Amino acid sequence: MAKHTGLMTIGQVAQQVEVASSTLRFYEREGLIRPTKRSKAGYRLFDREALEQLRFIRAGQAIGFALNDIKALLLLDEETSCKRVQRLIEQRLVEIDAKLVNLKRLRSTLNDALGRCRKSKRGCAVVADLKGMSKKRKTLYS
Amino acid sequence: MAKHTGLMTIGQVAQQVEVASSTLRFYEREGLIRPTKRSKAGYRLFDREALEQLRFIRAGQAIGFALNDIKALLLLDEETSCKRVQRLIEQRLVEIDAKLVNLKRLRSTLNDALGRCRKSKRGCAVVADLKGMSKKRKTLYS
DNA sequence: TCTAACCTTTAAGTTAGGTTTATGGTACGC
DNA sequence: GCGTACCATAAACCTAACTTAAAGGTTAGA
Ligand SMILES: [Zn+2]
Ligand SMILES: [Zn+2]
Ligand SMILES: [Zn+2]
Ligand SMILES: [Zn+2]
Repeated sequence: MAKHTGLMTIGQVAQQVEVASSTLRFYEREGLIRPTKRSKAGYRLFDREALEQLRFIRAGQAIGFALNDIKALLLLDEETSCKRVQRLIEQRLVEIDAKLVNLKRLRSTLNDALGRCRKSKRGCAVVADLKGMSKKRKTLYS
Repeated sequence: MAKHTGLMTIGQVAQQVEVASSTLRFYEREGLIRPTKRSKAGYRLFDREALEQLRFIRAGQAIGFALNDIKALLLLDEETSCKRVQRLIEQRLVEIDAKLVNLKRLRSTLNDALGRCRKSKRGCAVVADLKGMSKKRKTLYS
């Protein structure tokens, strides 16, 4: 189909960028892409630039931007918008650092718990702890 | 209300454990808690054990368990289930480590991008890169 | 010409962990 | 007896990024 125009159907595009056709329709609904034209039968037809745009989108996602951020980036002019890009990246960095702190704390808490769980001989010390230090603590003596 | 039975209404419990009443109803729907009884008018009435159970739930969440995991933990007997607890914790650790790896990679990618963005003098190098190295690269020469 | 593999649309479902809204009954102090 | 604060239910809504379903039209190949 459309061999001579160089245009591709949604499925062909989907295959090229390794994304589901439904995702492409979703991106269109969200205003991230737009087919060059429609065939007589209503099929979406994309040109090669759509591939680049989609790779841009996926690259943006890969480095952690939300689709909304990417939509903003797509509207930017390379010449005029470094400030905006920097602000976006800085925001993402702050979020990421916060997540890292939380995850690391979480990791060490869980790791401690695992250690206690492994050492506990009569009854699970972790469950016991969670169920409240405030109780009978039969796990400690007899 | 219920002063002599030692039972508390949902709002009192909510206040004690610092959680919204709607959350408690949600937990009940999800099978995580159950009121001791209902008042004649249909009000949920909880005893003090509910407070402990809720603190268990929040403690579990705080160390990164999903409500489903916590539900499983609640059904466990302290005496018989260390293996299960260990498996749960180990799974969580694997997930957390994977997330940490991703986040760290992401962080350094974004940080590099930020550096390039700051250094780029004519046009945003980051947007240019995302828009495809494969192109005219007018950002490099002239 | 048949059939499989495309494509179209609108609408609803998925994930987690709740919150909000609408509508109406209850409890308590004054 | 009233006002205010509390409680009940069912259902819808929230975020993010999609996926799936239902119902049907199109195209390519043998
Ligand atoms: Zn254990
Ligand atoms: Zn820049
Ligand atoms: Zn849910
Ligand atoms: Zn059909």
